Amino acid sequence: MIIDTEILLQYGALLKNFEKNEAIFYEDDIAKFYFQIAKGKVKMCNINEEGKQFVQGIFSDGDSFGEPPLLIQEKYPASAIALCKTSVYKISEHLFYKILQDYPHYKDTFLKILAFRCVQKANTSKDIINQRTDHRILSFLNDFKRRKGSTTKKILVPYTRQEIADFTGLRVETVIRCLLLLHKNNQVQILKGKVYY
Amino acid sequence: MIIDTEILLQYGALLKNFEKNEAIFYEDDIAKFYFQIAKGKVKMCNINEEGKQFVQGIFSDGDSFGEPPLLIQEKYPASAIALCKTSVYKISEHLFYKILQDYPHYKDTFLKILAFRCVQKANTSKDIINQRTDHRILSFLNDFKRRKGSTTKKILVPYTRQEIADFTGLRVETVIRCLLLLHKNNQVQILKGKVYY
DNA sequence: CGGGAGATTGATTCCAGTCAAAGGCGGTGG
DNA sequence: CCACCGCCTTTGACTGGAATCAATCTCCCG
Repeated sequence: MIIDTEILLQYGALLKNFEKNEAIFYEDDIAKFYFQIAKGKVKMCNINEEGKQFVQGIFSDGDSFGEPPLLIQEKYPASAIALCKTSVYKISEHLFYKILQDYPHYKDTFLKILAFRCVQKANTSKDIINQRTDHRILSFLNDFKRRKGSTTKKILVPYTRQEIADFTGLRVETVIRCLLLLHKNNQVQILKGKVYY
Repeated sequence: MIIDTEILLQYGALLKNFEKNEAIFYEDDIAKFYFQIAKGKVKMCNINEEGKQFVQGIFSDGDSFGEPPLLIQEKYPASAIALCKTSVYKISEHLFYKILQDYPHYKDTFLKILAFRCVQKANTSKDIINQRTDHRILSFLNDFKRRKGSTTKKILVPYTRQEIADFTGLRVETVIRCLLLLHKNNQVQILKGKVYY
């Protein structure tokens, strides 16, 4: 949890509920609120004219999202969509700044969060541009595994091929063919269609 | 200028000089210092096995760079290379934190800087993944123009085709052919090989 | 004038995207 | 228990566009 729930409520945050696939905000909206997930999952993603999707990130219980545009009065670079029933604390820009002022240690927290996002995004760009297809998928898998903390054993990857495609900016068929190669190459396991890494 | 020069020196910053093309740090180095440019230009870039380069960003007089990994004790996601003779203030992590502590308003500054970088990088990823080649180049040109502030008239783009290629993750020949199309299409001007946008 | 870096052009290759058609798998309801 | 349906996965054939390779060409500068 980034900002303490008590504090958020005390400063007037509202708890809003979203259904699966409901949008919390859209790309190009002007950022006016601070959001923090009480419970659920949210993806930030772009969808272009041809309907192709690119997932910038996934956020879960306790995470905040969409702060960067808020801090610089900018438009959202991506839309936020609930991945399941999700409840979110929402508080206006003005009150968010008031919290930062009254509890300055949160500034340190956000510095770290933003720093982490920058590094992560720099790595993503690098992987997407410079590497071959299999590298893209492998670095996605590595990211996932790192988030899980497990580094030793092969673990089940709980994503559909389509989802992996959305994360890596590739197409389903490409992901399938590439995973098959990686499997033959012993870099991933595939059992009954489930991917283990 | 991000942090006042007086303060940097007072806390023991050193002024280091770098020649054109000299590296200030390398990808995967652990971040141990805060850097701020006194005078010059620095690019942050990745170079992969095949020698293909990707430029993550360019920094000039007064800018700081490489802070995100410093703030979270991480490895640099890219190398920093001087683009010309450049002098840089360098100060250790520990002293940098001391400055932040003693002058907390700099935390606000860095929050904004990091937020800006996040938004910028999110937009870059989006453009690279979702858009066609000409969009990539156009959004690079737009970025450049926005940095310059000029929005009205066509201005000279001071980059070689190779540099544009490095920024957009494309190949020289692709950039050349695409610029030609954009020219025919009246989206850019080309005079004596110089690009105006 | 000569040399070199950058720009350009054409021919070819390669690989991800696209399209279309099956193939499995799980869940539901009769 | 089986039939059916919908979602995901898989496969094959084809396409298109960027990368690659290999020559020039141009312009600038000493």
